[in-house]
Amino acid sequence: MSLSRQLSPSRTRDDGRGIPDATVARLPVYHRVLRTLADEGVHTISSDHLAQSCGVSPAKLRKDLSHLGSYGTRGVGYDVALLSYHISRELGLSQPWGVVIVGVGNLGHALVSYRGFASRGFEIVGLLDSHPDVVGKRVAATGVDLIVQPMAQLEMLVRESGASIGVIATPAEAAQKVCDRLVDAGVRSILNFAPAVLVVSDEVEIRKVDLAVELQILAFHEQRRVDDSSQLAQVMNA
Amino acid sequence: MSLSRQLSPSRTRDDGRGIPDATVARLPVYHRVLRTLADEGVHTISSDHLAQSCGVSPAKLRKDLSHLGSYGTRGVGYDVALLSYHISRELGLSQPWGVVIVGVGNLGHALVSYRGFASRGFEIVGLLDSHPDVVGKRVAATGVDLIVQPMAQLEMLVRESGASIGVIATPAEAAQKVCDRLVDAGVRSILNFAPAVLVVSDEVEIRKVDLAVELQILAFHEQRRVDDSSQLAQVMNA
DNA sequence: AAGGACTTGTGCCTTCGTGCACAAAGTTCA
DNA sequence: TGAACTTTGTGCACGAAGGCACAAGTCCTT
Repeated sequence: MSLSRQLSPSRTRDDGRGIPDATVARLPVYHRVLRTLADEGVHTISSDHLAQSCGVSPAKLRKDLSHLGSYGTRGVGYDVALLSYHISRELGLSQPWGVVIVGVGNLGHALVSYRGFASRGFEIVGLLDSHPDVVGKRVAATGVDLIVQPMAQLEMLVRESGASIGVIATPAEAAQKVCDRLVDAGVRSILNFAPAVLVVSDEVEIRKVDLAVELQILAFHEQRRVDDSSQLAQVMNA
Repeated sequence: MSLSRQLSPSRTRDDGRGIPDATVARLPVYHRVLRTLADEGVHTISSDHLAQSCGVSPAKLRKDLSHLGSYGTRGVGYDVALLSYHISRELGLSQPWGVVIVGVGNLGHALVSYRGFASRGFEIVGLLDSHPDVVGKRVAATGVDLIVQPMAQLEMLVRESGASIGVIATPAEAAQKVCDRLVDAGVRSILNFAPAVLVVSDEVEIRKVDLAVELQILAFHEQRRVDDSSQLAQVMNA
């Protein structure tokens, strides 16, 4: 896509540097499980065993890991610490990322108090909200406490903190405007919790988490299930 | 997979009844956008326009909708109300689904106060927590208030309410045990927010939402971006 | 030192998802 | 009525992802 990727086919691992998206999406899981294993004192693990702990097939796990390089030992398995290090390095977890959260309602609070951030190199560097009742409040994050800033501070906050990731936890109506301001301020990675489709330029990456969507997917399969069993009952009564 | 699907190739739409997973995952978005359009008084919309509002390509949208049947009119477009109805019907949104939420911390609170549930046929029928400070508290949901029940009530609550979907918003350590109890009580669809890999039997469907995973995926691409630009700078200095 | 047991890394094949392009069908206007 | 224009539905081709199976490499035992 970008200019520089075309003119530099020189990266060491994974010839030409293309890790499939599906693999990238699983690496964080492998990483988390490996750290848990390390805490438990496990030093070496086979792909079969690790795959089971991660809920994937062994073949898929091995193929995923092969994209990072050859960090396993045939006949033995993977060194937990080594593999964990290389995954975190590949994911960019070895350097800290500044995160700005916009919208400090219930969800925003939940995000701030989520313990999985700091340990993975994410640092919340700013909280923003538009509601006067919330602005100025002190919120306990992991490590330091933060004070909710008014929306007018957005651009300055992003610029001064050098934040690179923006999280949108506002109502749907406000999401697009917040998104535009984040992008204008220089943010190129956005995690959107608002149930709205955001339009951005190609250079910005957006990931979306929608609670209602997940529930509706579950409902679809649940309905299929009850349809099936009622049909089955009909057949058996016939 | 299941017995009944094999013996009933008689469903009307989508010969043999197989809607691709990728399509199912997008239907909720189409549905939400269509309802917004209906509220704005739009009666008819073309696939091009709807696709743009949903952030997908027109071809993909049309193919997705074709799995439900032919509900568009050539030369005109889709009737917003009709299409919205058929999608909601396919997703099982026309009948109410009972939802039990386990873990009423910050995230649990955010879920309860989320307004997107009731309007899509999801009704929160129970809140559970293990912490004595939380049990017994009244939490304002959409419509009715709910009182947080102790974990011991789980089985009874699921059975009496007939809840079909369970949401796990507990710490990771408790997730597997909660999951097992939900399944034992008869729940077959689970939405898991805890950062843990849950093992269940094949007949149970689990969907997972992991905030840290999403951030790490963003970090990966963000890192690739800065790698590229620093390499580009090197090339330009040479 | 050699053979057997074990485990990784990968080539091949199948399946799934996406995009293009066009025929079929409907509408509007003269 | 008929011709020009619009839009859906879909056949086809291509690329991404997943799974199988095995060669290559490592350790252990005798």
